[in-house]
Amino acid sequence: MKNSQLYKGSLNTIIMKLLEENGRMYGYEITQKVKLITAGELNITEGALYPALHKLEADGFLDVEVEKVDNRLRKYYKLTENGQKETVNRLAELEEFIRNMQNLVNPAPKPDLQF
Amino acid sequence: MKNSQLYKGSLNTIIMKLLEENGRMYGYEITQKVKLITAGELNITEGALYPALHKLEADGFLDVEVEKVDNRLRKYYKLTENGQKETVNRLAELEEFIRNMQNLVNPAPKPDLQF
DNA sequence: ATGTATACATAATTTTCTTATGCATAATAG
DNA sequence: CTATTATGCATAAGAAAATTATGTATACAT
Repeated sequence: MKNSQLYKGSLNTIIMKLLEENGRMYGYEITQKVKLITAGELNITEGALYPALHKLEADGFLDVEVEKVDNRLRKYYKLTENGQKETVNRLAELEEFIRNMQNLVNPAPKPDLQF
Repeated sequence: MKNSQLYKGSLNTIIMKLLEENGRMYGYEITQKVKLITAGELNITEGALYPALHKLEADGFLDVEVEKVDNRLRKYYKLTENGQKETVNRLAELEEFIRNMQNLVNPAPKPDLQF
């Protein structure tokens, strides 16, 4: 993840959003998609990604299907019904988060008391 | 911080931005300001805040001045010269981060191939 | 042959936060 | 008048989420 620690805590939401959008994806595909969308800014490391996927699966938010493509293993993940519901919540939280951070960076101008 | 872990990693940037904007602030004041700006959404806990302030000071980004107001102790923090430079970088990173997250949540629509 | 890309995985460590305390003064509510 | 809330600082134990460093394996390009 480059050098910015701001992305900490957002990985699960990113994964779930991408799966909501694309139906099903495998791990490596997710890393490449994120790299593309963020213009190379965000590089998800395997050490973060795979444990995150396993945990989301263990929590019942993801289902997995193993396939062999070109003699290489792929684990396709997709949202469960429960995962879809959870994704809605997480995306709402993310939008709230972004709004709050924008208010912090770019605070509403103080009312102009000059009159 | 409520229940959302999205704020992980953003505390230092928040502190530095507020100090840049307000000149100098003390810890408790920072928690109240953040609560206000985020409409109660983000409650910075003391267990997170004070260690963060101490670390920023140790890193040479903050200076501290102790004052007694109403017989109560206050530690006013302000950005050092180095801290001001660092704040510029961190805010740029934050804006980049927000842009990237928005691109993930709200991806550019696929070109309409219907013609 | 060597490196890069694809594809998964885990272990050790670090960073960052939560939760739980602790101390102390001032103001408010019962 | 006493208990709670607000103000103000601090730290320690533990959890959560990441980084860094490995490890395995196939395919392709130099």
